[in-house]
Order: sequence, then C-alpha cells, then structure tokens
Amino acid sequence: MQIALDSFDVKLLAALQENSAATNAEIGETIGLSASQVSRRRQKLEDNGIIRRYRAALNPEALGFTVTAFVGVTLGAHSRENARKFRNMVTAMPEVQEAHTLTGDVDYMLKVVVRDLKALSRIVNDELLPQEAVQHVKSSIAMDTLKDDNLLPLA
Amino acid sequence: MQIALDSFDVKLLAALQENSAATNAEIGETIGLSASQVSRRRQKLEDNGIIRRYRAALNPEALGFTVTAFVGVTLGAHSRENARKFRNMVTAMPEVQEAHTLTGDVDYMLKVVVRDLKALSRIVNDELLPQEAVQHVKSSIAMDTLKDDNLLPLA
DNA sequence: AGTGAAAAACAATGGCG
DNA sequence: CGCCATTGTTTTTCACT
Repeated sequence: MQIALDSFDVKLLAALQENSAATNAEIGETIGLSASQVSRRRQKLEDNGIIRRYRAALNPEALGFTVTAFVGVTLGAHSRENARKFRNMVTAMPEVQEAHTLTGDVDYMLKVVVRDLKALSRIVNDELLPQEAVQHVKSSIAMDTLKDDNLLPLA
Repeated sequence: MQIALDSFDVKLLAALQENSAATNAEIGETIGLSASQVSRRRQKLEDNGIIRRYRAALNPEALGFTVTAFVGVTLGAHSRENARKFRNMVTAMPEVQEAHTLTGDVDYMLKVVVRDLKALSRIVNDELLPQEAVQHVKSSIAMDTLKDDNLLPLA
C-alpha cells in the first residue's frame, strides 16, 4: 500500500489525532483549506486505512484505574502451539492495553491497566503464570506517568 | 472528584472509546438509550473530565513508522535539577509516546516510535545519553505488536 | 489541484409523559 | 428516562473554477 500524501494531508492527520472533535471548518482554518476539501481528504484517508478509527480518550484515574504496570514475560521451551495460545490469551485480555514481542532477554512486554494491585496480582498469578508457555514474569509498576498520548510524531 | 456513574454511563464510555465516530442515535441503539439521552450524558462526561478528548487513531505502518522501541533509562546520582530537566525533555519529545517512572531497577520506561533504526539511534545517542542525569539506557525493539489499543477495561 | 453555496444529516434543547 | 419537535451546526454533494 503506497499512498502519496501531500503536506495538507499530513497537517490534517496531525490535527485529527490531536483533536478529532474539531469541525471540518475549524480544521480547515488551522491548516489553510476549505471545509469541503477537509471533508474530501478526510474521507480518502479513512477509505485507504490511514485513519483507522476515532476514539474517545478517557481519564483513567477518574474511572478508578490507578495502576499501570509493564509486565515482561519470558517463554520457556518454545512449543509453537503454546506460544500461540499465549498470544491469543493476552490479545483477548481487556486489561492488556499493549502487547509486543521484543528483542532482548524478555520475549513479551505487556502494558496492563487495572484498578488495584490485587487485580494485577490476579492477572499475573492466575492468568499469565498458569500458561504452559510462560516461564518467567516480571512486573514493574508505573509510579508516575509523565506522558501517555500515543500520538505519531508527524511534525 | 467523586462521580457517580451508572451502567448506562459505563456502556456509553465503552462505546465512545471503541468508536467515537458513531452518531448518538447509533450509540443509543447499542446501549439501549435514546439519542437525546446519549447527548446529555455525553456532555456531562465531557464537562466533568471523564472524557478527555477525541482523537483519530492512525495507521503507523502506512505512515512509515515501522520502529517501536521500549527504552529503559536509569538515572545517576539523582540531582533533583537534572532529573527535572530529563523529565521536561522526554515530555517534549514527539517520538516519545509514553514515559513512565517505574518501580524496580530501571527508573524510566519510554515508548518511542520512529521511522527507522537510525532515528532510534539518534534519539538514544544524541538526545538521551548526553543528558546529565542519564546513567544508562537500554533499548528493546518491538518486533511485532499484537495489541496496541490502549483501551480501558470498562467491561 | 481548489472554492463556495445548497441540501442532507446530525446534535443539542426544551417540553411532556 | 423516552419521545417528539425545533433550532442551529455541520457534513456532504454539486456546480464551477
């Protein structure tokens, strides 16, 4: 999928990932385009999958999610089938916000968000560790989050 | 800030973080509420800060961001001033999507997104390591991302 | 490539049960 | 809280550069 983006498209994407509630007219004003062009370009970017979706960013603390943890997981004797089961499981777990396979000594890095430490303990001890494939789990708790915007550096 | 949320609010929040482009009528249909009530509740949730903002989720690969890395940073002799400088810097870096202070042997965990390994190298060697406060940096590259939705587990 | 204006869709309020 | 009607925005389409 090779898509040519001009500088208007990039500016539009930057504006939308910053604030998708802005009207086409408002965005047009900031990037120097008419509302109708913003609409047309936006639709093209949605159609070709560059814009994946629109979502509301919620306030975790206000909703009681006070614990964020990074959980490093090391797998044991790599049976293909057990590793697949593990991946399916973490993908399906709602508390797992991110799951990546890493280079280095840790096979997987999970970002987990829960209401309290008890819930984290339950996830590690009752869900992750019982998995056949899992050999070792190491959790680090985020004491403070300086930044969590997950915005692409389009600038 | 103590806010009472009933099950309609929770369902509404779940629907909005899943897809904020849905119309109030569509959301109302899925959560069992009229469009006008969805509108009223949504506004209240925006006003009291439970809904922070609306954003477009973009496709990183389509935009050329092929490298995601987790960078663990250990600070040296903790001069308060140097640590503050470090925090200000990572917060201002657009390539840093997340920055957390952690429990354990690593002081900070950064999630970095860039176009190629060269850009990652530049960030580590030319931006992070020259910082006074930084003693040690260890990067792990995400070879595969299974999940990256950053949705709160409201279910 | 782009604009501007009309038409269609939608959000937001208020009143009533 | 549902329903309905109204009002004002906003999106989208169309004609025209």
